[in-house]
Amino acid sequence: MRAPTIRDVAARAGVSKSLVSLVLRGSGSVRPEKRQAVLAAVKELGYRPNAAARSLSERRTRTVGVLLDDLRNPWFVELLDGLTARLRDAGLHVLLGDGRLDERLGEDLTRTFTELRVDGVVAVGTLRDPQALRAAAGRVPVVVAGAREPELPGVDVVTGDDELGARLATEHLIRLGHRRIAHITGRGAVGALRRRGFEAAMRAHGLADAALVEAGDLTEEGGHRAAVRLLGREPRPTAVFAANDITCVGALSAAAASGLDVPRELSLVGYDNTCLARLRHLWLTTVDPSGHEVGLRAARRLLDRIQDPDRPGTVELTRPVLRERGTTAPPVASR
Amino acid sequence: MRAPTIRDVAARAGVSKSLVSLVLRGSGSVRPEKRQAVLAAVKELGYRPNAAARSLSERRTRTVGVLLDDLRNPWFVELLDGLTARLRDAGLHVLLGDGRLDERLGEDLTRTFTELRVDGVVAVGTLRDPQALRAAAGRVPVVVAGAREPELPGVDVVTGDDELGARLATEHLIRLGHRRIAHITGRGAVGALRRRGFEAAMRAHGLADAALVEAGDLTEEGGHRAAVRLLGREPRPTAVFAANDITCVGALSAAAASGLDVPRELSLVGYDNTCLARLRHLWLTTVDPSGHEVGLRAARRLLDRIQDPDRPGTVELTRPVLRERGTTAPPVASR
DNA sequence: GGCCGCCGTTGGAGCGGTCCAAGACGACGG
DNA sequence: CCGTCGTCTTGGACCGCTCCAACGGCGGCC
Repeated sequence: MRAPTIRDVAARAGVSKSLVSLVLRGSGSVRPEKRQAVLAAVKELGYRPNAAARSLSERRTRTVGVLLDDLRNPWFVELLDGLTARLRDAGLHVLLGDGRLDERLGEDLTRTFTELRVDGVVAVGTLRDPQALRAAAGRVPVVVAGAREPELPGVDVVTGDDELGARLATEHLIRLGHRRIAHITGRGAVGALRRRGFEAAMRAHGLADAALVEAGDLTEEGGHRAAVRLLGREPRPTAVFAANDITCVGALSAAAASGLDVPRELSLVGYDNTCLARLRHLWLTTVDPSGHEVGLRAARRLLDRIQDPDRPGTVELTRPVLRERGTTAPPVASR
Repeated sequence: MRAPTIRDVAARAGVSKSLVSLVLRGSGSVRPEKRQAVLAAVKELGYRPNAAARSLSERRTRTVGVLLDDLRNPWFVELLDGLTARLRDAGLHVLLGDGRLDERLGEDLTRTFTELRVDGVVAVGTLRDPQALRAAAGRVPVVVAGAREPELPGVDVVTGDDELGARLATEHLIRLGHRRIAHITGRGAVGALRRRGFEAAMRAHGLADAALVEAGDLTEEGGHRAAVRLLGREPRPTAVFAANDITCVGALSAAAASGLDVPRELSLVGYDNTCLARLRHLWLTTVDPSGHEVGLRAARRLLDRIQDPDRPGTVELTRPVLRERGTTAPPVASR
């Protein structure tokens, strides 16, 4: 029992397949009674157009591929929300792919996407293998969302202003009265920008000498270890700005292990405003990169680029917002 | 500049398109020098077969659709890992779809999948709208993973043994010396089974009268509120088994708000062994439904069903394992 | 030498849609 | 009464691939 085709519908409705095609694509110049007959036949047969046949003929798929770096790290959820909402409005389907699940780390996935002839690709987050994206960029519109790399000709970048976000976080701590402030770093271009924002804010307040930096790797484990090293320094910092929420949670557990009360004895700020930060039991003060907005704008950029593939690449930054929650307070001494 | 087709490759290599097709599909009966010529032409042109054309002709897509209920709740990550690993080995691609992102809650997505003519569908988790799945089940092999519903003819179900898992959790608490134990419920068939396991364990140890049940909704908020209600009872329970990790985290924050020390004054057990439970700062004792295993088996079931679509539906349960972490201990009194 | 069978290769018929040029048909003006 | 026009409708070419029947050439056998 094979799936019905457009010919089956045509036969059932007593019209030609061309007419069925016209009805299904909403042409106005079809006599109402024939339209009804076609729609009835579609319903009776449970007809669904074959996407492969359609896209073969139309030479477009009405589908965009979204390349995620890692499903486990949930910062991208908001972004995805905005992205898919806007793309769906434009009549495009979204296919999700997780680069990390693939052993060949994304290469295979961009390959799948190019074989599927998706109309566009959105790379979400910092990919492990930018090489694959480079290859795709020549063939299909590509937008990078929530990351700064790779910067390629003809590729748009939409992401939060990480340097500004880091400055907001650091200035929040300074305003509370902290002086000796540490930063646990991230990785890649985004990590560099957040660090730069931290250092700029410290310098601007004459605190360059009080700034500590410890290397992290965007994992809980890395955050924990970095925090342990920081808390062993003398004098120890009274506040830590971590490169992301997961790192911050690692620092939180290190503080607890040292018997320090957060936020009384140690203030912590994360980044990303993930669902982790919003858990009451963690309740992290964090920087919200307004992911929804990033997603919406990335979608718009992609749609523009599908219209006009030869536009030069752009970089668009959204304004992050500080979310004050429970992990920051004035330092003990200055109370 | 259009993407090269198989004819372009054939012309470049000086052979027919049929020969190119043979080479690409790994036929043995091609003379080596021609094979080399074809592969060279493929490389030079950067040729990628058009998936739409191929699947139209082959009448299969080598693609399965995975229907997720909600990307935000991360319990499915392990499952997905196992699932995709096995399907990829079988030469199948995986397309992810998030039912919740779609306003029409999954209906649209199964529709997309049927239009794409995916070779199979895996529904992961308890879907909001089982009706859509019912429609799909008639046309394409369907496997439900990590949920018990809907039970449909010709649909396989693979999931953890929730009743056993709940019993493991409850017996762990009883073994520690707890008597007055509460359960915060989940929803749907899975919720009912976890509750049943809890009640069965309590009854089996003569503690039916000491069992408390409070309604949750699988969210942090719901867990928090349910825990507040439980902690207000007199005498209050010394241990709580929550229907999932997120609920458990809600209960944890309620305990903290009441000034109760976990695990000294209140033991907590979650379910799912999500990344939340593994955060040092939460470090929840929880039930691990062995999601990886569930994913592997679901993949196997789907492959079987693609082979033989008319097999009767099966239900396969994996054995969950208790993960003892930091939120359980003997009750204060019995120390 | 002619016939057979095999190997390697090829042209062409689909797969199920879209799209376009052309056809059918009724109305209307001359 | 016939030509023309506009409205609806239709057949067929085409999208890029797979698959199958058939073909040329060649060595072996009678």
